[in-house]
Amino acid sequence: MREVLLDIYRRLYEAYGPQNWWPGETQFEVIVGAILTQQVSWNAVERAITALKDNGLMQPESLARASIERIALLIRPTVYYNQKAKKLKAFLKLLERRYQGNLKELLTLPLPELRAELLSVHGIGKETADSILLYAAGKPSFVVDAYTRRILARLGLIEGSEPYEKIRTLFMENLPANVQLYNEYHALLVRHGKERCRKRSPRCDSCPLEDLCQSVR
DNA sequence: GCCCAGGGGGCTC
DNA sequence: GAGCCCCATGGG
Repeated sequence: MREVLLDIYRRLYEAYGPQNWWPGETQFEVIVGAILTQQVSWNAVERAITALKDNGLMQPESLARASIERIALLIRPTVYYNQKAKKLKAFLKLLERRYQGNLKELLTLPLPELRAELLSVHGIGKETADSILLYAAGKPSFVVDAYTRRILARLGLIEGSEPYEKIRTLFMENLPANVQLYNEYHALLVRHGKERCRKRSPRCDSCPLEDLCQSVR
């Protein structure tokens, strides 16, 4: 399995090059983006992030003072805007109550402690927690998303419906705990998924993983 | 008009 | 755990 996972990584890297993730200027912006991108295209998230910035709300202090209604209005392109406004507030509440608003203090916790702390927040599930761990805190926590499942399933490496933790463990037990590798690997899977391995319209012509794929259409 | 996009919570069994 | 529903915009 180790060699297969590394082979996939090399092929994707060769095909697409470095992805320079996560798109975001600050750690806080990465966290906000991780919550807003749940089940939504990144294009919509970008508009919401721009709106928050234009209104001076891309800092924990100012966002904590804004009303849920105002936040919801600004992040409307991200679909579940009322839910996500609450989720942002839930994270800010944790930050304020347990870390006095000190984001650095939270993000420098050891990986297992930080993951548990993030998972305790309403609206932060496993994928969002791992995205924050990897891309905001710089810790080697592999991120599993819908593209990861679909691509690995089409390669015949997994069934597809396995629990999140099982797939995360598959990567983490077979790859070195390297932040840059995890960063690039997940970003490449998303790039490949968006561009070549979508749900309805897989473009299998000259796909970098073509000869590994079990479900060529 | 339909499908789907870088999920998560809450509920039932 | 597995299997449902809910959330509720915008682009292809």
